[in-house]
Amino acid sequence: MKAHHAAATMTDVAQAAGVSHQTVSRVLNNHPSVSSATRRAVLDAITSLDYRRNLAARALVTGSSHVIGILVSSTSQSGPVSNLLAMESVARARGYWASIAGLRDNDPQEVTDIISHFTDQGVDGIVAVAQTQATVEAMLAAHVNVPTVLLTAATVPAEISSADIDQASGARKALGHLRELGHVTIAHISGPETDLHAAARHGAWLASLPATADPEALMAVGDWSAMSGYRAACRLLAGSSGPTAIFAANDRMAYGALRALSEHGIRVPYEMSIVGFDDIEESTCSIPPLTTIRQDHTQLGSTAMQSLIDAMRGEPARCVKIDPDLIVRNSAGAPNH
Amino acid sequence: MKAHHAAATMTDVAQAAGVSHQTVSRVLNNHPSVSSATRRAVLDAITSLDYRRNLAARALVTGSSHVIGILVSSTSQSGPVSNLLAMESVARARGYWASIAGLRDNDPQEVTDIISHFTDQGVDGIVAVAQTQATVEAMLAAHVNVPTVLLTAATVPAEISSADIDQASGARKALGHLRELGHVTIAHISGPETDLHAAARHGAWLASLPATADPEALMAVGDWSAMSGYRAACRLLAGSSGPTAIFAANDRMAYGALRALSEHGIRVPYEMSIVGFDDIEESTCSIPPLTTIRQDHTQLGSTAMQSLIDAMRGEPARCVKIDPDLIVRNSAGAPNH
DNA sequence: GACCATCATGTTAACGCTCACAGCCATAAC
DNA sequence: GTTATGGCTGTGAGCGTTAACATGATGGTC
Repeated sequence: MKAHHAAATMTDVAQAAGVSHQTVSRVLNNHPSVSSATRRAVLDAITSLDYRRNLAARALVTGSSHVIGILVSSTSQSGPVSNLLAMESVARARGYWASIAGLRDNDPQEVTDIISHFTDQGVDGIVAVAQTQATVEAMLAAHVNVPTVLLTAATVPAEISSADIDQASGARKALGHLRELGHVTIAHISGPETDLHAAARHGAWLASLPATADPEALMAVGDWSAMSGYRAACRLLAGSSGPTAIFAANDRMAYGALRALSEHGIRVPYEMSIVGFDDIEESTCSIPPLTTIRQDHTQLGSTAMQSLIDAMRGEPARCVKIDPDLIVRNSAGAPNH
Repeated sequence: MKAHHAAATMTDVAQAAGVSHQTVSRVLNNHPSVSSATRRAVLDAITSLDYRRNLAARALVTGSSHVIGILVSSTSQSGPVSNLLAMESVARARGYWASIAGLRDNDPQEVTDIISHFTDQGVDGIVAVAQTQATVEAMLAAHVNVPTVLLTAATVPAEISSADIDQASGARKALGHLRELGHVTIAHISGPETDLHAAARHGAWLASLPATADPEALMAVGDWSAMSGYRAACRLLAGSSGPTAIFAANDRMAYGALRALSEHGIRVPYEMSIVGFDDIEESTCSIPPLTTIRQDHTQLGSTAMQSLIDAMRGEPARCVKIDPDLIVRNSAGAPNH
């Protein structure tokens, strides 16, 4: 990696091109009234001096940095991550850069600190992935003076943009599929209670339950991990609720359930059907391949960033819900065949 | 989200505290020679005015922004992501903030552009995840005037820090485990050829092969995805090389192989053993649970960021190799039992 | 030919901060 | 009583850019 000389400044370029520094600034900012001859001279000087504009100086005087702050939760889940990269990609394609901060714990103070830093840094917009109600509330309470998009299942004031994958719709598709196959007693392995997505999926399951069913006996709570799904499935199997199908709140827990069933000698889908949620890459090759609900996190991230940039350009706030798709593979079939 | 008033400046704080702006600056920068009475007065003024330092102005005059640039490749792989979050976490704990950019394609120009931007932004250090030789070379060719850490399997000049998980060691552990179990003919499902990690794992496998074995017949190339592992395993099974074990270059492809074997009625580990690489979360609950090599990406990220911050403080460059662990589960056993 | 609009360019003043330097007041040393 | 020393504080300049205004040239209109 080669060393730099002292960086050239706008005045250096101006001198080299025989114009004033302001003309250089105009060229850089695509101001219309610059003659093409001058523009060319400036551009030449810029390349020959290897000039690069000082972003700090620009940010100081304009009060904006062309940076977008992205707040994510530091989970190991793959979804939020595809999100992140998709957002960064769209942002960069539109001329913005991404500053990120991950939420280590669910401390509202941490949210406030991060937002403050983003503000200090002069970000032009903020995207926050808010998986819990606590995070949403911390965001709403924070002093934010730039456009903001919340990636959350929670309902937010109309003046704030939000985007999310429609959890209830996805859960209904999963449950509808099982019901069409003939299942009546469907168990549920849910995610952690404070998670808004877990709550939405759980809610849809509860709503779909026949009046006679006992929700308590048909449900086990996990923490999104495969092992927690395994344990949840074992608990469900030990009970006497006798479900013919399981709706797992995510694919990982569905794998755990798959393993538990395999170890109990219960064949999927013949003696038990399973549907997951997420469609992570591995689900193409679980045994059997998993019927699931595809959440397109890349699309979500792109859409969210589009909303943010549009909001930064003055458009009104939007609330986007992306409808997830049912992906039919082999883990769900007619009951007891 | 509440609206801000015009932000207070250092001069406002100085006025409120009855001191000069320079004294305020000193308090903010923890300069020793400020009397405690003055310090307290300034601090009070700061809180009462809700003053926040303008980072752009500070960066303009100091030439550094307390930001670290992180360059990652936009893969859907989970590893790089845990990395990213771990790095950000360490950086923030040490008072730095993270700016990220994802590599969309393997265009060297993109690397150069991103590094230029980081430089323009006045980052104090750069971390780059370089999965291919092309990326490494683009990084080495770039004009970088701040400390840099490369997360790569490639060897880099001594003046540049690097960090990685020791791929050869991991692969040797996997292969050694199979050999100890009694396997002689071990097939390999490799990752994409341009990937440095894939190459290292493949190299270790090649080196461990008996002289009589035919590498061509014992190997199939995948692209890290589960489906590619499935297809690779099918190809291997169709051939006549008769391996008793498969070393998959990552866990996802191992899942694909697991599915292929299951569909061919070949029982794992009784008729075929499989070892993966990564230890992703799902591997606890594959059928059977996967024996694999654990790569601790979180540790890697933390270590890399530590190296960078130490380098920024003037310490010499380091080259860290983290030794991955063999995780024994149930997918590998003695041959044909 | 006088006038006004328009384009192209230059001049000056911020933006909010840190750095280098200068000044002041104590206390200690002779 | 003078001089040195060191702790605390203030003054002024300047970082590189954009914004606002001023200026000079050009061209069309009456």
